[in-house]
Amino acid sequence: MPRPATPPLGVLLARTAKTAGQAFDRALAEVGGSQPVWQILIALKTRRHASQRELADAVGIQGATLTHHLNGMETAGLLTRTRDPENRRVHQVELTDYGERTFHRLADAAIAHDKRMRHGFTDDEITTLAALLSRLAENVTQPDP
Amino acid sequence: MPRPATPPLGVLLARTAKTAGQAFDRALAEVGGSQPVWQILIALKTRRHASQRELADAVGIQGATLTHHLNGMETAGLLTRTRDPENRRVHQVELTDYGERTFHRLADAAIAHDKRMRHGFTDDEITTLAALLSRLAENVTQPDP
DNA sequence: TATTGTTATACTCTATAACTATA
DNA sequence: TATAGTTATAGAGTATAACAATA
Repeated sequence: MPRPATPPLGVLLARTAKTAGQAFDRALAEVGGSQPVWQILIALKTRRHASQRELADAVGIQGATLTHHLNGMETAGLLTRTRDPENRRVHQVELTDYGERTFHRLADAAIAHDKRMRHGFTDDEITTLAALLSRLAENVTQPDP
Repeated sequence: MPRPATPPLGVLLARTAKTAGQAFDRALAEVGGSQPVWQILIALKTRRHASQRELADAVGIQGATLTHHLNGMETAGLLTRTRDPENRRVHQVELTDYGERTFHRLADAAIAHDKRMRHGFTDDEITTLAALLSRLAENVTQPDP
């Protein structure tokens, strides 16, 4: 008898992520945000980064890609970039008040989005899902053995 | 006592999906594929679609976006488009032999990728994860109540 | 008029390579 | 020379709007 088609996890994950990602995009767009901007804001609020390179790593993008987003965010008035007097090669990125307010606005949208996604899930299920996703990410991140 | 910070599921999912998606991209690229092409091939192999519109829906993209990919796939020799004699507005999309072979090549890569992702997971865990992801996607797909 | 699909155009995210400025 | 960051350029994926063909 044919084995019940093991659901291709990659396909399922890709599909779920796409659906959820698009919904998240819409949620953020409604309050004037986007996923990269949100990720960068989180990284900036979470902890101080020694350099933009480090910030780019935290967000998971290349330096040039980060520059691209920082340009947009600076133009939008979310942040300022100033050279570090100690080492003028390094640029210090700082959120403006407007950047702070934007962070909170996006955070509210993200929380609402999360709440919607969690609907009908128990705390245990959330914990399980989070743990499984983390392990899955590790499997894919680790250099092949 | 402070509740242990509930991990923002959206962020975790987005991050995992990005990581896994990029890894999947690389795996498919190594054999000359991409995620949209792979999704379209799956949709074509899985069942007959009445129209490109239906095919686009199955893949989760707009009609014009599908046309864009079909153009590339036709140029690459993966498929042919011919008008349905019954209703000449409708285009019949059919895989060529090369398209079939490409499907199998990408399938092998996708299976290998899946195997890698599943590493260390029990069957039960996979089942659980798949079920949770499905429910999560539903929450996000359903029009707000 | 309605439906199916294509073309034209543009936007976002991403990347690599070459460059500038500092050290 | 090496490091931090930017600029220039390009490519992939997606979308909307206008259009052509067919019914």
